[in-house]
Amino acid sequence: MAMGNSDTTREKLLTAATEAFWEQGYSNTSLRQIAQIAGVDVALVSRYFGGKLKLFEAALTAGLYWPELIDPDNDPVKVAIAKYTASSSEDHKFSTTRMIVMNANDPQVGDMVRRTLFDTLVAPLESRMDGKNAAAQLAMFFSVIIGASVARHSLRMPGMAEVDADTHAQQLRYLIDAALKFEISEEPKVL
Amino acid sequence: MAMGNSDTTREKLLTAATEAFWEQGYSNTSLRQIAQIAGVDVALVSRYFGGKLKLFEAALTAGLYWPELIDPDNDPVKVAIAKYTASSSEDHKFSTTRMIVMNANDPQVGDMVRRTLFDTLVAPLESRMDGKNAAAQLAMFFSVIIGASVARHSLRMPGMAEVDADTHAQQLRYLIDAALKFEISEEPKVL
DNA sequence: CCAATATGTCAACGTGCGTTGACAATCAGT
DNA sequence: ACTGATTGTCAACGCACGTTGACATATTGG
Repeated sequence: MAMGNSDTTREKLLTAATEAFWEQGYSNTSLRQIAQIAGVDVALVSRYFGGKLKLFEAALTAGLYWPELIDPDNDPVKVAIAKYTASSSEDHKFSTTRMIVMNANDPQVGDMVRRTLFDTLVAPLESRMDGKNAAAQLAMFFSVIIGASVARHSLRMPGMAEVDADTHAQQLRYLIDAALKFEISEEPKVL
Repeated sequence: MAMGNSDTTREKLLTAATEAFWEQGYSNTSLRQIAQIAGVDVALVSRYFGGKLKLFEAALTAGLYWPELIDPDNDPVKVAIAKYTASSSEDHKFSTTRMIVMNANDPQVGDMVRRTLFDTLVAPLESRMDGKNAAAQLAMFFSVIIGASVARHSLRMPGMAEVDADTHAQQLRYLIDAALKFEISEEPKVL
């Protein structure tokens, strides 16, 4: 029975949307462009997803779903590192950090991106780390990953952009090691 | 003699443009909004600056001009650190890193932002650092500053967003210290 | 086979955008 | 005071966007 929607068209739209949103951000991507990539009429976005916002939400939750992080057999931090270095090796395309940074400041989807990031990545990781500085270490870990991604891919800074993937991985692991060893000092203020 | 343009209107527009562009990015800021903040007609943007792109360029070069960095009496890295921590203490407003990250991925102004950042900040700093890892250390320094800014302000990550300015400065200096001590290993690969 | 439903096509809508040009008001120099 | 340049106001332009509804086509179930 022909029920509801066509999975293949939905899928084509979702793939095209993910690609476009990841590379250009929410505001700079038009539905007409997504439809053209998917080889489909613009109006079908509204039919299958209910609007641009819902389409973005679908692409976001699909792209941020990393079940390996919740698998109790894996070390979550190691998985996160592997995930990031693997995706960064294909340079610009489908870099999660790039997408997060681009859209976290968008007035229309910023809150959604922050909430989804927290629910699907930060919270699962945090619950499996220990020590009283776990939250700070995790934040600094993300901070390093994000900063390196922006510096290498978005800003193309000399010293980080032109080096090969192995060298960059070395820089990244050095900073990640430092971040995960951070201990807050008890008496920071010198009055 | 009434010559050329009105400096006060130009100034009002430039101030309003900087504020809006810094907080919302190039694409998400409309000239009508800027004109409203400045209390001025929209059409005057084209008259005084020649269009939206030129207005952004003016705001960009004005905002990124940090003469202390070139002053030979100052330690450039220390100045950069002080600059950043000072601006980040007023939270979101006028945070340079935030503005760079938001606009570096914009298809219309990304190249301009990258080039201006390099010419006015990266190149002057790089020329005054030494050691064979200077470029990498500088890139990692920027990477840390940017990552911390995004994690704290844009993503509001627990462990970094809710802490007070002193604690955050401590986290930042810890990572900056690590970045500036980075040395590449000669034989990274283990075949 | 036929009706119902799913799927795709197309044109139009309202909106907001950056930009332009005509026109009014203001001011400086002689 | 008159003249010319400067500064501000206003309406309109063409354009791209997201969204909608009417209509045509294809597919499925009884």
